[in-house]
Amino acid sequence: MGASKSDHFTDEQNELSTLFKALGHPARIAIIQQILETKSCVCGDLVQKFPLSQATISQHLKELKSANIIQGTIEGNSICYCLNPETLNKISSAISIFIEAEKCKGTRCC
Amino acid sequence: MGASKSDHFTDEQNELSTLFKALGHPARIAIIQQILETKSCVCGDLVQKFPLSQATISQHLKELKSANIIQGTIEGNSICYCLNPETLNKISSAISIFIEAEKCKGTRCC
DNA sequence: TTAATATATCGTAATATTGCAATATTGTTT
DNA sequence: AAACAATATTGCAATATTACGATATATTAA
Repeated sequence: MGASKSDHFTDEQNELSTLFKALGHPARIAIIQQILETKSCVCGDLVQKFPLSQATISQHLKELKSANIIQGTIEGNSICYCLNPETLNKISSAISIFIEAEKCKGTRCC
Repeated sequence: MGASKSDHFTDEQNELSTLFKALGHPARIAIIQQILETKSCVCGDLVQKFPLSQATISQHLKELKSANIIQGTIEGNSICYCLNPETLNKISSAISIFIEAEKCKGTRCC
């Protein structure tokens, strides 16, 4: 059968891959960069910046939000999104662990 | 229409998201961890370790390889995979840039 | 060369993601 | 209240991913 997430993996593996997957779309990278670039946390400016519909952008925001990569707070009748440093740190340290482990490997074949 | 990668994004955005996407599956995280854990670079041991068919694992390895996250060298009649530190560093610094940019933001709303 | 072992690829079915128009919701203003 | 603005959700159609059996390819051993 097809593409089922599977529970054959550890919680850590599932959590990590969920984070990476959320970052695995150019629009979502672009959204993150845009949020970082603008001094004030952007919201619907994104719709004007990118060649995507409002519905599509809202969906991408939702995915980033549910992965805890961004968080939004209501401001007037628009919503203000920021990055969540905690989650970024989580990702960062996972990669660091990979890098360290690779360095410490005695036997190398490639 | 549906899910098309789109060329509305910068090369950087596309490259980055491709890397993250490659990490966006628990099996591929598990494979990376397994490669790091075993002293000698593993190969088909993965097939025994995980509840996935040989074809499926080979496919996941291919994706990691084409994203340059791992590299394999032929050793006897098996193949030995290692992580590619360069690519890991690329990912790491991208995340670091996000973290730094977030820190430097004067105006915060959440 | 033949048999055995290890990995890759093909074909296909199941499932997930992406994108958008239309619509609903939520908050603001008048 | 009604009208407006911003964001979210729903319902699809198009496309991509995932998984695996079957088969192909490559290297080693006999």
